[in-house]
Amino acid sequence: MDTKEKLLASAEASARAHGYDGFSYADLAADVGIRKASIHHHFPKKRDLALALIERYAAAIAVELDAIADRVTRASDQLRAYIAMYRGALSGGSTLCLCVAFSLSRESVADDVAAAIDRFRDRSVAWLVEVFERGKLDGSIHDVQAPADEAITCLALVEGAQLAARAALSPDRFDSALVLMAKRLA
Amino acid sequence: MDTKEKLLASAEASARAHGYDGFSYADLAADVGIRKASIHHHFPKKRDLALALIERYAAAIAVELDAIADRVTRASDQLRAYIAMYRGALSGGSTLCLCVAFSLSRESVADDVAAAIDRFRDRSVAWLVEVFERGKLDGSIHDVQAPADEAITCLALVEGAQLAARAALSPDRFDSALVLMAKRLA
DNA sequence: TGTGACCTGTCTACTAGTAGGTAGGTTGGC
DNA sequence: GCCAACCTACCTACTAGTAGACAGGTCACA
Repeated sequence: MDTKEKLLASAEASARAHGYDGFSYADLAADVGIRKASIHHHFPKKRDLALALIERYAAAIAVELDAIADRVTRASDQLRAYIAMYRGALSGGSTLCLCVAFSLSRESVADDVAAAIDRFRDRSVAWLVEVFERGKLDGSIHDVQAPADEAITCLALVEGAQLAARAALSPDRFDSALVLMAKRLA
Repeated sequence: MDTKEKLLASAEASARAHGYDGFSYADLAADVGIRKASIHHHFPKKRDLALALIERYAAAIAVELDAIADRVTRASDQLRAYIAMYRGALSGGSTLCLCVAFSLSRESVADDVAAAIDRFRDRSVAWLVEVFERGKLDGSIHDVQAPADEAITCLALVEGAQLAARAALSPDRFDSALVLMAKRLA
């Protein structure tokens, strides 16, 4: 793992725990083991780091979504895996998914970073629309309304559930908020 | 409006737009028209201000929830009013409800502030449980499952919807995320 | 009716610490 | 020779918070 990758990994962990404003070049430097000024060699401005972060994150999720589609075929299983992915991102209630963390810091992040977050959200919704469409056809998800509405609702729900879990520092809250959704999955 | 009240109002606006870490005594001083040091006379530490803020907020919402219960009697109408309240807090997508804003800054806020947020959430859920119970009985809310699950899901949904609206700086996202819920209301 | 003690609210001027960022120099490998 | 990667040393701007002074009002007591 080269320095750049180490920086990204450290920054992602901090950003998910403290938000965009909650980590500093000084923190990263201490964590990675180089001097603060050296980070500017890899990421001249903080927004460069943030952009790399969100793009790396989006790419990782895209890979994960593909993996889910490969691993299981039923729509209900895919949605279950999607929810488990968000659940896993909590790590005990202390971290959020990067998209949620950056959305909260909306005013601090640069426009291109915000645009990258929007694109990520759109892709997530598109993936979910497909899942709900198939769930409606194969009957593995109960009571499916318009897939487009279901997808947007589902994304808001998992993100809201992350928030609730974080506020209480307990992943149980995430599960509670998703009980009803889980019951719809055959 | 005395100075203390002006400070709270200004701080609330900033906190909802920028989060707990996103406003400073300097900002407040400029906004209210007194010197930075004078704020410390009213709120010695920032956590004192934060605590006053969340308690003022919780009290205001409690009043609003009572007003809703007085104004309309059908469970569906009450839930509609509840959702409208969260929708209204967006003010064009630039602000969040204080509870969401502070939840994101969880690591920065003091323990007593976090505890106050927890209490606020519990009270919101309790209010919603009652609404779903009555909605199940009078049939004004369709397909009501266990009211406790419905309430927690509903809170996560409106908070997640706020987040989505904020990320896109557009309140339309809030409405989209709540289309399915709205359709359940008679 | 003074007068001294005290309180509230505000001020100027300051502290120590941290933020992101920069200038310019030193390595070491291709 | 060149360049990526790193360094030391610094900058400006900002953070919460403190010290101490100064008004103006209130209140008790002689």
